[in-house]
Amino acid sequence: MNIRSRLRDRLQTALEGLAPAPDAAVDLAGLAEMVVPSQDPKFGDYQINCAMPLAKALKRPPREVAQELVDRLQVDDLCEAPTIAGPGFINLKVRDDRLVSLLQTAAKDDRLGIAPVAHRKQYIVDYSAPNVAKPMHVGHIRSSVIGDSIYRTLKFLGHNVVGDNHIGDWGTQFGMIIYGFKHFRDDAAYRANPVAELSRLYRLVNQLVGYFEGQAELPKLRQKADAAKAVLAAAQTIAPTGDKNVDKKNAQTLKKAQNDVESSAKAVAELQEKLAAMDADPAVAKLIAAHPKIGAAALEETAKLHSGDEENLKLWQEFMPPCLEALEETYRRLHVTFDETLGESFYHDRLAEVAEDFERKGLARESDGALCIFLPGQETPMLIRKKDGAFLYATTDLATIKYRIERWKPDAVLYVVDHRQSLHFEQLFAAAKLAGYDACDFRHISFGTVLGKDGRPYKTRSGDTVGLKGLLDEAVERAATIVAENDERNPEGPQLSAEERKRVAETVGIGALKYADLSQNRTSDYEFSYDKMLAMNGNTATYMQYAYARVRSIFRRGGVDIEALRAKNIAIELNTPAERQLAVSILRCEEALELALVDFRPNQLTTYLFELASHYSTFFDQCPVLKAPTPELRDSRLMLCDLTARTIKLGLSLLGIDVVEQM
RNA sequence: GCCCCCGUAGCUCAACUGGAUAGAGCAGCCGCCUUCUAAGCGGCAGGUUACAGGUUCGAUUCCUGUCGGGGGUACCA
Repeated sequence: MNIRSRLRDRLQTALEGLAPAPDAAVDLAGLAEMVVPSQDPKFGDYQINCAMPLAKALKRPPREVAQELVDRLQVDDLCEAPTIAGPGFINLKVRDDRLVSLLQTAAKDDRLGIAPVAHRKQYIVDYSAPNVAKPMHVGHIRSSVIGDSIYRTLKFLGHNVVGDNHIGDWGTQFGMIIYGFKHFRDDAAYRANPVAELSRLYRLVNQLVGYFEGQAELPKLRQKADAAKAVLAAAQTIAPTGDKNVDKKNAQTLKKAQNDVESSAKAVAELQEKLAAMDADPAVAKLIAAHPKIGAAALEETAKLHSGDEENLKLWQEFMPPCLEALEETYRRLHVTFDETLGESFYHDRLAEVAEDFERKGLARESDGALCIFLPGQETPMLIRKKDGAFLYATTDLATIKYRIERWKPDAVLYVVDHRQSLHFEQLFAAAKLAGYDACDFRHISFGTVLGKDGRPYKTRSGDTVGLKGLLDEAVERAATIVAENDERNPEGPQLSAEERKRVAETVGIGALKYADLSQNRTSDYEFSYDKMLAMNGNTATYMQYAYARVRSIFRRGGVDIEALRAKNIAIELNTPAERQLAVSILRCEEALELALVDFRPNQLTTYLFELASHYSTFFDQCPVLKAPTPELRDSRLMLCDLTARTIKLGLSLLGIDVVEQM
């Protein structure tokens, strides 16, 4: 049961009785939300913060309002007598006998007493969305892992959820692969491992296309660099005027000009270096000479595919199954699942209709030959058809919205996509609204970039993006080392077989990787580090898995019959701060899940689990379980252990992370 | 140019959306294994929340400005 929400209900009732004048701008529902866990145990378990803002609205002294609220608040069945502190904080301490009865209820319930929501909604969660032709890389972890966790949490709380992987299986990258397949393929390699060969072909063609694009770009960059130099030279001739404001402006201009010169020179140098490196490689240079029009040719292959060219379509159909299987393999390893995998190709024959529909309704018009949706307050329009007649990803996204609304009638669609696409989604949602899809709550669940130690997007030493598979292997390998070391160190000698160690390493390694991502506030960029990820302490999956394994160890050693224990109405004793703290922590799980969904931030859940595991560690240290002074206390503590383990297991499962019995 | 995001302890990050003394982990220092897993526990130290104003009982959070960083911005996704 959710103590916090129950307290909110009680507060709501108390607030209604204290109704202000009807014209006063008081948001009762908002005030009733202001029940939060106390920061400091000395203030009790929960605090109510709404007396101060309410006092302002009522133009009365805050402590007086607090007192009146306390008088009206019916909580004596849940809490000890409320107290008022400071400017008007109302502090609440949950009665120990209530904690005990709630724990007993949780013990007997396979959902730990967490009820499904009263009003279930239909959600669609759009996450992962890799490009089929390109191998998944570090950038795909966040979307996959965050989306999967949101999906699991919504579902656990009783909502209807569709997890949809909107894969990129129809874009320009397929033109590149087809071109590569037609000109550069290694048949033996393709037969042996089609995905690896296709991936090689993609990288090769992409590299060659990049060469020519770079060549075209270079003069422009040089021009920009020259222009920057000219601006700088001009700025340097400006003499001080004596006017403070003017001089400050001039100094600013100068600094900016210096920066521009520096960055544009760097861009030129980097590009030159890249092109020179390719020129210097005889094999590459030969291909460059032989395929001068590769960029246009690759686009042509894409266009042919889209217009139903038999040969290209056949190739596409041949390529897709192994590509999809490769994705599946990664998802299996990550424990990420979907209900649907409806990629771009699924929508391709609906695009023309969508574009025409917008045009017919007067929501889109042609501009410079392209069909555009002009949006209120937006400088740049959203293009839904190119001047060559081809469609864009905005078109696909609109078609996807139409399809989803018609098929699932969702209350909300969540797009778990990185923050760089925020403008796109702003436009997309505005366009959807124009089209009349305004009953649905579209949300861009954006997230930051994964950075390397240098603060730049995470890359290998050679500058390539890091493949996801290698990342997983590395995490598991490092976990294996730690698992082995730890097992060897055991005073009673190693406990795990080679097979068990391997399984533990997989669970710990993958868990660490996912947790590192989920424990971060999703909106911020974060620095990727194996060392931090697999740290043996701190807010990591390992720490929680360890806490879980320690509980299980107690049950193993004690030969405890868990089912019998759960069925008994154990009189849980909460006589030490460690035990009481742990009890309160266990009972906060539902609140944590609720909080994690307010803004769809799984890090709220990880924070909770860390607190729970910390409180357990303290308890574990201070309260002997198997050697408790009395049989009653032993049972009581076993109960707390079991509830802790189940809560950790549940919480981690909603993050998509497993536990191990021994580590 | 315009738009969006960010700046918190030496480092990596939190902070329940305006609440009490801004919290963790790492790194540093001091303690704790003949007792259920020391991948642990207890403690110390570390801060002008980039800067300057403003709003109010109260600001890391809201507003304005400044500095610094990142991202986006008409036919890629």
